[in-house]
Amino acid sequence: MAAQQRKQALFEAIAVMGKAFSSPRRLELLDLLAQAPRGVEELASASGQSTANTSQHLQALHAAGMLTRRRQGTRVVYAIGGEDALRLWLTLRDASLARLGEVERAARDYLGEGVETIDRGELLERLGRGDVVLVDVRPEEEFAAGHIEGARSIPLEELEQRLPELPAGQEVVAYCRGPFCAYAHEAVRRLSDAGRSARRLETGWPEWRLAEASEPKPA
Amino acid sequence: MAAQQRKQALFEAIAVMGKAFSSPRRLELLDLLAQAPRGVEELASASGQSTANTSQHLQALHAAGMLTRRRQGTRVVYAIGGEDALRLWLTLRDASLARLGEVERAARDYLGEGVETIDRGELLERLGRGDVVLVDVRPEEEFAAGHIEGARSIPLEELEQRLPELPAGQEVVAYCRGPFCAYAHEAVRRLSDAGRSARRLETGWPEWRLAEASEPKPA
DNA sequence: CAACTTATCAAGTATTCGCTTGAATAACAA
DNA sequence: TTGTTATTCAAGCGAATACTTGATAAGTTG
Repeated sequence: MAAQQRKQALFEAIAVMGKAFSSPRRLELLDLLAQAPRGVEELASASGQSTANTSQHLQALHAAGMLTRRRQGTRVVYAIGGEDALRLWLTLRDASLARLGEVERAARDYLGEGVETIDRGELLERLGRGDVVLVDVRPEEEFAAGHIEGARSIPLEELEQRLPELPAGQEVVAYCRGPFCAYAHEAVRRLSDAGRSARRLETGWPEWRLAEASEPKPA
Repeated sequence: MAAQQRKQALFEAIAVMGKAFSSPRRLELLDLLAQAPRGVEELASASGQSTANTSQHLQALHAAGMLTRRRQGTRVVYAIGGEDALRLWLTLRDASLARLGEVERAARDYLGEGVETIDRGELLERLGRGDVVLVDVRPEEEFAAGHIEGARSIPLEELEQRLPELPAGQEVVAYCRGPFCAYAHEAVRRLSDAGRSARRLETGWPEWRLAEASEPKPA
């Protein structure tokens, strides 16, 4: 029956997007691009793979509709395709954490011991009262590409030297790329070691951005 | 660096779930299971592939955390893993429709000409007023496994014979498995041909169920 | 237990995928 | 134009995947 073939063609078309998520390398690139647009070479070195291979994966993600691409002089800058593309990636990531024990195990292995967290609601409230310092510990370019309003940028590497910048009396909240990113975990550990009271925002910038988009703050 | 390896292990673990969505066959099975739990052989014949192959795909989906499995006598009944598994599939499907022209084209090819639709909000309102007949045109077992409250089951095949059951004065709303399912489209066409005023609910049972879960009706 | 149904496993094969290497292309600058 | 940088293309190879066929296992029924 021809209808059967058309139905299969439909599923094949959808699977093109599904394939985008079937490779760990591609997921890593997607995760990086969820923070900020980047060129091919930057992505290659950030993810530790060859340029050619990175380019191929980026093209696959682009063909799957997950990325946009624009030329900027001699560079080609890739960016995540849009809000729904970002949401899809985060949904997959969260679902895998919830349903696959192996993901949880791998996350614990990578992130080390858990540190105390604070959620979006409480952070907003504390920011309103002004009794908390919010620190973005991602690399500076990612901060520049977008960050939580009211945060200050202190990349993890500079944290120790720049400790004096943080007002002593206040609790520090650190955030980074997301729940699977090691920066904020590490930052909180170092702050605690330095005798500061610190917590980690339980999500990261992409999640915050999506939350803002779905419930714009009543200005 | 060991941290780099642990990070890769994390992405590999997530990609296990991603791989579930990389095969058209698996997506078709997932789509069927979004309607109702089923045994391997039913799924095999519904999707037109061999039993052994179906079993393998189901195991892959199960390993990816997307399905639950239980033995029932000599049969093994698979079901979708839970609400977030369902949401993930629908999110992927909708994102692919929004971002890949090929999906839209394939959908148009399969579904034929568009028919007039009605959305959830309007349907709820009309149901409240009682001036609309809601018809579930999926196979009876799927209706039995769950349906919109207030709907009556008239599988597409029986539609013509059972036309007299539908009160003549009222508009008919048909729904089926979802926006990519041909049943409701076809039902509306046949009803129109029979001189009835009919529309298609723009989504299907799984979407309705999720919408209900996220905003439970104020009883 | 034997016969039967349903599902899974195992082995084989064709295809696709992921990565590498080296060449080709595009944009720009001198 | 020529040289430089950033990216993509093309070919090749080993590994993984999808599907088939036939055997095996689990559960039920007579």
